[in-house]
Amino acid sequence: MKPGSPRKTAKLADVARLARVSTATVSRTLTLPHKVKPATAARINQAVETLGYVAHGAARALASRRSRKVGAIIPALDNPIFASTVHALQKALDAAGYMLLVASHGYDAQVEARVIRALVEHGVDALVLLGTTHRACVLELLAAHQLPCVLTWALDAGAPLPCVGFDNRAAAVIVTRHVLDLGHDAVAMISGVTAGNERAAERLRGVREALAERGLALPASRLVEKPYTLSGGREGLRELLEGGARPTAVICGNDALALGALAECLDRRIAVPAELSITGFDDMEIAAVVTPALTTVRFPAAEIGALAARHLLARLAGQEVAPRTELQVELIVRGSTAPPARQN
Amino acid sequence: MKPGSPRKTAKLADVARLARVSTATVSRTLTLPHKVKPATAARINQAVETLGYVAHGAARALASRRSRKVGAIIPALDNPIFASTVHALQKALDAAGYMLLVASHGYDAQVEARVIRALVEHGVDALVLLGTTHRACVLELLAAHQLPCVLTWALDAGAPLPCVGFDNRAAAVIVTRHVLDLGHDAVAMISGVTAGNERAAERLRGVREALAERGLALPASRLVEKPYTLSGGREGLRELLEGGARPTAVICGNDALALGALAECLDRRIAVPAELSITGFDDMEIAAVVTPALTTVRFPAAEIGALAARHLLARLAGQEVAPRTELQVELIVRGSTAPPARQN
DNA sequence: TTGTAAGCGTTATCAC
DNA sequence: GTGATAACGCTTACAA
Repeated sequence: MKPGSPRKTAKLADVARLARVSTATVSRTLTLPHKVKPATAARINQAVETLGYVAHGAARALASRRSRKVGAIIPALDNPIFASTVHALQKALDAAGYMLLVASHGYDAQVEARVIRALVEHGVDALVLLGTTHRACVLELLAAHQLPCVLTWALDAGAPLPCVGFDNRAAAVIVTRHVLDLGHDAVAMISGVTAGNERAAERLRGVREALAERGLALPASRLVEKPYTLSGGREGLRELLEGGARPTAVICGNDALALGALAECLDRRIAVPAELSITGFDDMEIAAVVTPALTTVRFPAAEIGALAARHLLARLAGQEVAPRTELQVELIVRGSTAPPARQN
Repeated sequence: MKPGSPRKTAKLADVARLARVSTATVSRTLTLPHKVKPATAARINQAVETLGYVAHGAARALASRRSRKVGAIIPALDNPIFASTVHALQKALDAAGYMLLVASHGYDAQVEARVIRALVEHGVDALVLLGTTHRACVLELLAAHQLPCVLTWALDAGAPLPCVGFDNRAAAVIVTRHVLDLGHDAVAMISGVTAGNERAAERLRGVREALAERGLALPASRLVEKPYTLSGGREGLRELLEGGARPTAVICGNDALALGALAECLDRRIAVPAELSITGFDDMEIAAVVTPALTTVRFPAAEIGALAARHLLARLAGQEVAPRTELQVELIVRGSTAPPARQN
């Protein structure tokens, strides 16, 4: 038991000695101040101060069986929309005295399972996951450890765990109806990769449903799946144009795809939205400002993080909480127009 | 010692009992497999499997005096450029079996000090900070705990700690020279808030230096400081235009400011870059695609994260490492042009 | 190669 | 209000 060097920092016993009390009293002073006589507490705080005492989290966690750490696992921390969720989550946890352990899985279920296991080993008190689809072994692990867990960016009524999110399918229906109401009937979609990404799949489903309401369909020639990148959007648009069934409106699975598609239009001197309407999801303010052409749906990314934190903190405090929190999305109409044929 | 319920999960002793070995052997099998006879290891792994044993990180950390956790504190997790650094950091740490504890301080030194203390209490093995300016108490704390620490987005030769970053001042010089070489002499800057943000201050300094090289200055009428937001950029541009000393080129402290300025130009029907050149820092790919008008400097955000991880992992492994890693920035010329007067 | 056992620094249950 | 003290679950000399 030695590796990390023989410790030069003060421990609880040192504080106790200096303050002429037992370690029990010091511990109380630090965690339940009201249960200690003010005079004693003052003496102890003084000792803590002069020794520069810093509690040992691991020892504390071992004895108290709670680490005051929450784990979060996200598809990709460098996706700004998720970064926004993580940021809000961290701030809320910090305000309550909890630390955040983060990890990413890169849309790989196997990596997710491995990382969740690591998070459990590292002793988190609760877990924040993203989406509803997780390996069975993950749920077993959480059950075995009785770990409070909340699913974010998810809203599955049949989910085995509490959710905080919004309805991706409904959001897609809103966007699609908007486009259809403008008079478009040649609608195409550049979707995110739906395999292993239920959010992308739900958005695609919503588009299909809204089209079906008007007796329209989304044939293979009007659908491409691309990774959520700018180049994905460019390629997607290229393929749609070359596919023969040239659309008057393109619905993109997220804003990176939409901006990529827009960039491709600029290169090809296709006027947006006059000649081609482009809409997206995951509204990023930055995209909005520079592309007045882009109608989008804004997702409550930060709220998801804040509410996930609130949910878990409440449960950790032994309170009852709603198992499902549905947030609303907002359609932001910017430049979308009727299709060229009907214009004027 | 009971709060977190009386534990239903298997512990090391359970595995040992089932495998008919001592806890020491199980521990070895889990951490130093090569020091155990294969047959024994197999039996133990079998027991681990059937019991669904998951190690208890806190106990492990207490006994071994190392937590396999690294802490990082960042100004704002929702700034995409920092999110990129954190993402790379997390991936590199994960690959080495370390977890990442993240926190943000919102550009508040006091919050930073508090959070770093919390990170230390939570038992991180090493720390990643951002920038070179930190409270004295922070350095004392790190010294007292002998915590390996690396400063990112920093490159101070006189820094008391190892750095991984690039030269913000030099980057600003590059951009400014580029603008001057195009023939501009009416140059203005929309800087980030320099108070408490050395990176913003260095960029401003670099602009001033490059101007001075050509005998130019940056009078108060040509400088505004705004927070790193789109609306900051809009306001900044507005103030510069209303200030009387109308510039032909505006250098913005980061891309959010640049895009905000650009958006304001769009609203005012000011042609960019024909009438007004705008340049920025912190190149975000997304901005590049939608604004072919914007010349920027790309920062190696992800590399910083990856190298910070490599640095700390090496030190944790007892290796010697370079105390200073300087990365290069890249000027990306997109749409900048000569000032209107000289255009022909 | 494996076992024994002494911690690691706290917390929480009792007594007092 | 405060003090002893037995855990908490694991690692690692050291012994065998």
